[in-house]
Amino acid sequence: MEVVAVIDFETTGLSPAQGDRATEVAAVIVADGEVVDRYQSLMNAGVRIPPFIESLTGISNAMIRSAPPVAEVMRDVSDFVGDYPLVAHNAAFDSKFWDAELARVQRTRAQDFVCSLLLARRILPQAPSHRLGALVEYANLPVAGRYHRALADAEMAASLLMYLEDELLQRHEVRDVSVELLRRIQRAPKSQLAKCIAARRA
DNA sequence: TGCCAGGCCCTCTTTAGGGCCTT
Repeated sequence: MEVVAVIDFETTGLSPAQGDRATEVAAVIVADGEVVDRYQSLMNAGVRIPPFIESLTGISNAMIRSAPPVAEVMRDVSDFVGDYPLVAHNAAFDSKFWDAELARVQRTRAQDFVCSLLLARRILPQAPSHRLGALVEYANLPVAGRYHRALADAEMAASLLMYLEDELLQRHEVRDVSVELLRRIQRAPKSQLAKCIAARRA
């Protein structure tokens, strides 16, 4: 598979359209089946973190107050990932915040997202749940740290992506997993999935 | 004051509803 950047945001809520902002971002670069580089930073967007989110993530208002400004962090992380394809677990969520926070620093995203949640639903339909933590447990992947912290979640999403790649190579005998194939799989209706995978068999 | 997301996907579907995921 090509080099990709797996990202994860912690935020004050679920929707930038409702005023929610990013509080932490992490990105890990995956190349040749391993994580080869990492970026992580808290960020101060000048907003208050609700108590529920403080206890969910462990990221407190005090931690954010001393964090670098959100604009500086977004420029840094955007430079860090460059134009590598982006991957996130439930990319619909992270892409919204990525786009919204980049727009505030007059930048736009150049690349598409791959979604490890959509991929897992198709490649591991038998998993009891497709939450990131449940998939880590199901696939016996290493727990990289505290759930709902950006770097730990990005590392575990990267492990999951590599596991899904391996499932395609080993169990489905796909000859070569490309980002383009992952995009096809995540878009494929259930009725087309087998055909989509079979077309890439060795 | 009260309310507050949205895309995907299944099904007892498509003139809809509700669960799953993300924080």
